[in-house]
Amino acid sequence: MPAYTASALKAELNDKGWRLTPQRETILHVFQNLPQGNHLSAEDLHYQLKTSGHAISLSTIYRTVKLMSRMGILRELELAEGHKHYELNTVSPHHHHHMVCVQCNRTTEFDNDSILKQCLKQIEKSGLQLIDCQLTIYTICPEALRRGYPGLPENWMCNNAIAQSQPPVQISPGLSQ
Amino acid sequence: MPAYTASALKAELNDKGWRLTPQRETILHVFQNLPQGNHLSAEDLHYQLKTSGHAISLSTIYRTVKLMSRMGILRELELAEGHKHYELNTVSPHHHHHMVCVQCNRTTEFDNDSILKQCLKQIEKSGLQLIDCQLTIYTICPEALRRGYPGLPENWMCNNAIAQSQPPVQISPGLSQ
DNA sequence: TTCTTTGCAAAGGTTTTGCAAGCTA
DNA sequence: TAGCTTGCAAAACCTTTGCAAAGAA
Repeated sequence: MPAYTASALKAELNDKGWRLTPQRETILHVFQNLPQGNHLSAEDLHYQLKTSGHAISLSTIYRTVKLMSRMGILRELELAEGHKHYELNTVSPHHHHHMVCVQCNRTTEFDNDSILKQCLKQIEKSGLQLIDCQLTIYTICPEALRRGYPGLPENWMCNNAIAQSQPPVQISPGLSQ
Repeated sequence: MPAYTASALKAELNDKGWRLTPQRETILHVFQNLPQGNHLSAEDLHYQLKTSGHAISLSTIYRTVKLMSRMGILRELELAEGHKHYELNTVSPHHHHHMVCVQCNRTTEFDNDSILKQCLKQIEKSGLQLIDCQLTIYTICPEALRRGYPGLPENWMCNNAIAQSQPPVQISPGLSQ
């Protein structure tokens, strides 16, 4: 059962003078049906929609995820891969943080309630309103360290990376030439 | 007094078969003399060096900040402005986190020791090594909320933003057309 | 002397934008 | 019907890369 319905989206959009379109509804659905722990880039979303017969133009996708992030419906993740990823911004019980290997960019989620508590404390102190908080832990796979990171050959890749749950993403281009 | 000297940098570089160049030393100096709380983009750094008569090419700057980040000397910040910012990666006593207004991107630093503690706990649980941890709190200036964010005109800007310590950065392009 | 590093210019990848047509409220 | 939204193509933006010359060890 979706936490956030299309009609709630419509109400919220109309409230601002905006409109619910089939594209916006479709995009919301994709995120609601995304397995816990996944997050999509604009390109991922574009591809996934295209292959499922619901093609939406890339520009609309960019406009929509940006809009939904600003509305607080999506969460914009910067996971050091050179592009943003998006996921539903569920406050609880699925609020979580990320751990990223700086060598292979592999990402793992973790939960930690006390971080959210610290954020709320911090926010309260400033009299502001919390939209989201993201803790990113940068780490390095033990194997990469042992092999002499950061002096590794440019396309070397941890194969015993920090999580098996995510497919490996491309290694960021090396420093050497 | 710099926490990290040029000769320490040289030693560490040479250890990997790399070299200390005037450009690398100059860039280290800029970061060491940066007032606490500031962080520079590659472009900022390029401009600052150029105007102070130490011009270094943009590509060298990109290569250097990336190298130094991987070495753990700099900290790479993703503050939702569409490009990365860098600052010295001092572990203590200046380890800190950031609070960003999603409307105007103005950024404030804050300290919170318990966050670092939670990271260490998390890392230990996974048997990995901590390189850095960054908590980013996304918030919204009260004024922007009052005015109807996220439905604000595209170049509206909080003027009573969350911090005075940072010059306002450009607002990210609006959603409307 | 060897091999890394630099600077330049060009390319690459992601994201944004102008505009005419389409569609929601 | 008014005006927001879409799709397309082009542009903008940040970052990376190939290559020859310069420079560190």
